[in-house]
Amino acid sequence: MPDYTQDTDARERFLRLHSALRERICLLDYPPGARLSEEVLAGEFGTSRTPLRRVLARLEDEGLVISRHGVGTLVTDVDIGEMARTYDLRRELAGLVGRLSPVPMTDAILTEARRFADRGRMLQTAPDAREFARMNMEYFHFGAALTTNEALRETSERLYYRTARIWLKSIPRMDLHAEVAIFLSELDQNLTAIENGDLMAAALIRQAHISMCFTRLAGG
Amino acid sequence: MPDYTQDTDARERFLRLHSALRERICLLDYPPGARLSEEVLAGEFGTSRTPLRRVLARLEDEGLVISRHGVGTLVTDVDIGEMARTYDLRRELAGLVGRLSPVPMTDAILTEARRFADRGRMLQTAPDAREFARMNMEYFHFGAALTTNEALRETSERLYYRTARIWLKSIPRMDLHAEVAIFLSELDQNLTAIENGDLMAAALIRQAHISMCFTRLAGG
DNA sequence: TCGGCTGTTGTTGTGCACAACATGGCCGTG
DNA sequence: CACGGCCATGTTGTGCACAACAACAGCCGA
Repeated sequence: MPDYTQDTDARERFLRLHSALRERICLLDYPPGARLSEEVLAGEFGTSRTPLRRVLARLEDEGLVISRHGVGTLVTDVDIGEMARTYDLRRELAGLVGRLSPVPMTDAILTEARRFADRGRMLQTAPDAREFARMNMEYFHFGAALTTNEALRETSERLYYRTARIWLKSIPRMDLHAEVAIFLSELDQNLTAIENGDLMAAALIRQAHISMCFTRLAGG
Repeated sequence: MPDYTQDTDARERFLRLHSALRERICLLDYPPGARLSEEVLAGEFGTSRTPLRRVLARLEDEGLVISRHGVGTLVTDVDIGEMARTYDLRRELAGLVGRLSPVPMTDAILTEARRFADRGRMLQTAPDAREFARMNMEYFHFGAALTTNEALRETSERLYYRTARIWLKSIPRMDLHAEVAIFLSELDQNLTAIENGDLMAAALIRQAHISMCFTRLAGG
């Protein structure tokens, strides 16, 4: 059976541009309301508008931007109510990672969990919102990779990137040091669960922290 | 606040074409492996390739087709293992509809549930696979509309259309009359729950039937 | 001074021509 | 006859020119 998911040049570029723009939006390099110029971006990435427009179309499907004829492609802002409901779903999905087709426990997982805990401690010595956000993103991917259920992974990712901005945007209004400390404790609890070989417990811990994270967001 | 979700001409056409092609794929008018010609489809819908390509790009993101340079745009086939995992997730999401931001009970919902039960009885008198599939599709949308959680609705829909084909494809290998009878009993049970004003029970019933549906698919 | 009109500018949407690519048939050669 | 190279054909991907559209500044008239 041929591999239909092969990375042709075009597909590779598409994924690269998509990933790059998504990260810029979620790290607030392009804050909500910012206008993305197709021509400028095409120039930056060395292509014409055509391939770039496909990337923007996907970002629009994902709810990160919206294109308006004659106006521009604007980074969306997020409604707090919709964000609350999205967090509700993210919380449930995080729990499902531990129950639906979990991956078997391996040393590689343990190593990675240890590395996250170590990096968390590094972060605590020099807290930085942007680095925090980036590490949170990597930690999310670590958690999503603990299920072999493709649909669950894909859905979790979609929703994560949809809420990531609200989280980073709220950091200035909150206590960065305290948030880093909470994140570090999550990484440590996660490591403990994984050291016990209990991936389901690890999923429950991530679930609990997603829940608490939004509680702090809404309250702050 | 302006309404950014306005239906401009281009967006309206996009949604129309997307919906049309998705339905053709899920009703097996375009069976797995079929080649969709951009030029032919563009001609049929009276546009150029450009807007149509955006529709195909979205269908590719949704996993319903795959475009290969120099070959064509092919309708995907589905792996049974991945389908099993997708059904796992669909089952869980169906239950969440009853717990996350359910809509308040209204007479309109009751009326619609009654109508589905009646239509189910009509279908039983003259079983037809295609009509069966179409009604199942409408019933799915009815169920998804019972939550106000946009992310949950959107995700459920995405996964539904990803599995709908496998279901219809298996119908010939199964007993159509028996399947219609089972579907009718689901509609009746759903109606009973809704008559009691218990939308959560209705969600649990739909959840149970999604679970049983895949069990029959895998066993048959 | 205010309101409306209009031209200008910049943006996204569309259509088209061509490039890049895969496939199958054909032909020549061993 | 088998096989390998080559070309013809049809497909998707790209770049570009222009259409459609929205916003804004400037101007004119009341």
